[in-house]
Amino acid sequence: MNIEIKHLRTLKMLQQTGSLVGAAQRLHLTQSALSHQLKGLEALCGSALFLRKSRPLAFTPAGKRLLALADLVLPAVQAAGRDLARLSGGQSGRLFLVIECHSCFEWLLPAMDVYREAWPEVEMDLTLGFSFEPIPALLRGDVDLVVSSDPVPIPGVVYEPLFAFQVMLALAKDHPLLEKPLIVPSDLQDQTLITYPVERERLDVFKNFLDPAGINPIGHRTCELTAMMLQLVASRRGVCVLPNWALAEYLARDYVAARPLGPEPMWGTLYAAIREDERHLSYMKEFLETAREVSFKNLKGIRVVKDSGFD
Amino acid sequence: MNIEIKHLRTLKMLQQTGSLVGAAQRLHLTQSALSHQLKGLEALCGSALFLRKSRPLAFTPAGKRLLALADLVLPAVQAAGRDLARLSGGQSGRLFLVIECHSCFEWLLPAMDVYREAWPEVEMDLTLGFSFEPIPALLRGDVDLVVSSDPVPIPGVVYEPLFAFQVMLALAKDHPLLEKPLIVPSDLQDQTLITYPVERERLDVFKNFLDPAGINPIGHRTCELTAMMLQLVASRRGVCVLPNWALAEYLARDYVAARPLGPEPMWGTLYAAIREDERHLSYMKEFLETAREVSFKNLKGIRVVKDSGFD
DNA sequence: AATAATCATCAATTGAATTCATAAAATTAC
DNA sequence: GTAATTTTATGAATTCAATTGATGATTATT
Repeated sequence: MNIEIKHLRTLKMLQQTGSLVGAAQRLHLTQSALSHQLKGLEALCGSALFLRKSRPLAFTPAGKRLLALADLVLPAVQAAGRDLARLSGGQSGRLFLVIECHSCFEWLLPAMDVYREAWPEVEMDLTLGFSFEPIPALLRGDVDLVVSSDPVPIPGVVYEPLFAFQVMLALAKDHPLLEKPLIVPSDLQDQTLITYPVERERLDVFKNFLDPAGINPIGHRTCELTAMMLQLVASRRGVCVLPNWALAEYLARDYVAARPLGPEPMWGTLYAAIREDERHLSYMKEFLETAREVSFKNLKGIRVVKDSGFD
Repeated sequence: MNIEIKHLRTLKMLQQTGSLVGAAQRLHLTQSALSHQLKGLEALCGSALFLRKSRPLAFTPAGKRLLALADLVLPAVQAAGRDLARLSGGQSGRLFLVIECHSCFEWLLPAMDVYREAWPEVEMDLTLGFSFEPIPALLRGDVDLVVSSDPVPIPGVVYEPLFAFQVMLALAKDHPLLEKPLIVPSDLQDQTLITYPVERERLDVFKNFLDPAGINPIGHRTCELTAMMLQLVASRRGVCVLPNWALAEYLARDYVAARPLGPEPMWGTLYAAIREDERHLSYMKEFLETAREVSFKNLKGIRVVKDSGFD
């Protein structure tokens, strides 16, 4: 055997995640596979590459040497990959994006910036999906990608998973519900719920949390902007359900508090809905990859999603 | 699948050899394997990488892009490999070499130069094996590597193949034997044969060519230096048997002529005899690899040897 | 035109990488 | 300090991909 790029990817991911399990997840492999792979690599190199008995993992000099190699090689490989994708046609295209929740700006804008560097010829646009039905627009060809956490199976549309996040209830810092470690549906009975202004059927809180339990909050008001929502929450005008990552910066600033939704912790998945026939376009694949990568870099508390959504 | 270093090696070798078969040989793979591998790689890249219908192979822009990547990546990988080998012990050692034929200088000195760059801590020496028995000296530990084309199975000694060469008979430019396309044993009956000054039993000409046919040349004289040998040959004082690569520069200068030994073309193999227990030392493995690489680069008409010699 | 060489392709095989199940070790919580 | 949880290691079975061997097509060479 010989050193391969795969090994460098593993090492690098090991560095980024600080654990075998973490790296395995992000690489879509089992922990066992990585353990075997690293054992083999260490045999090949003739020495240990990292110390297991320390958290986060510490690399030996040999490990560091390989990481240095990875830092040189991996970007070069990626750049070559992009050049190849361009050379083989499909270099220019259109990527009109739609988001349905404002907090997506947080990861989407940086992702678009990174992407634009590598694919300058792709025409990009970003619109909010509040005023129209995004999926029909996608099928019509008005737009090319819809960010959604609600994958309704529709012929001609595939849902590519981006990442998974935990669903949290944002609460004022002195809110009585903070007593509870976990929020169950009945806790919202006597609360005012603040949501984005989309139809009730497309709001996960109702569809997956309240409705199954037959609970209806006493109040409901809508708000377009996440920042505005949280201002309302902070001033005790209501509570709202948001993904953990959208909340992260507000929690860090101690602006509001939050509790996970239960009974068992509730995970949502964000998908990119695209037309099936565009699934294999190189500029499309690259965008999805970039989006995932940038998200994992910028957001705390999100997870890899194993397999693709509904086809 | 993804691009791997293996692919880059293949591409690079393809460039160096100019053909699939050639690259396959040097990589110790079948032509079929390379064909499949390249087909897969092209599918991955989305476009052809080289044009088959031209000799030597011509690379497409995509192929050239990957070659550029290879030129960046492969040296970096090799350097990292050396650093790792050093880190995992065995960084310094001793490498006393013995050669039994002067012409080996041609490839051995450049190989040593390349090697010394990467392994400055390894103590090197080179002696001629005319005045002593090299293999016993190897077993005693007086020397560490003997270059030999005569692999006698001896416990504790392994023969690592370096390359294969064609055995030629050097002849004066107007020699009558030039009429024949191939030299058979009986042709030497009435010739004076010039050899290196080693025991008759260790000379391939006798052992593998003349003795089996029961032929004895009319004359026999020895000579230490290849250049001197060829001077004698040129002045019609005799003929001598040499590997094609040792002859190459003299043939190019039109100083002497040559014919292959037959009936079927005779190939010899050059081995590095080393002690079995040192076979896996990293500085030893690296030396063998360097020697092969430099030889293939500098010598014309040599071949890869599939498998290792006697253990 | 005939011969030799190179390359592509198929089916069969080999071999390596991955998974699954489980044990061992280490970390965290109590 | 013990229990519980998480992380890593390992062995055997499986899966998947790469390699081979045989053969046919194509392209150079004579």
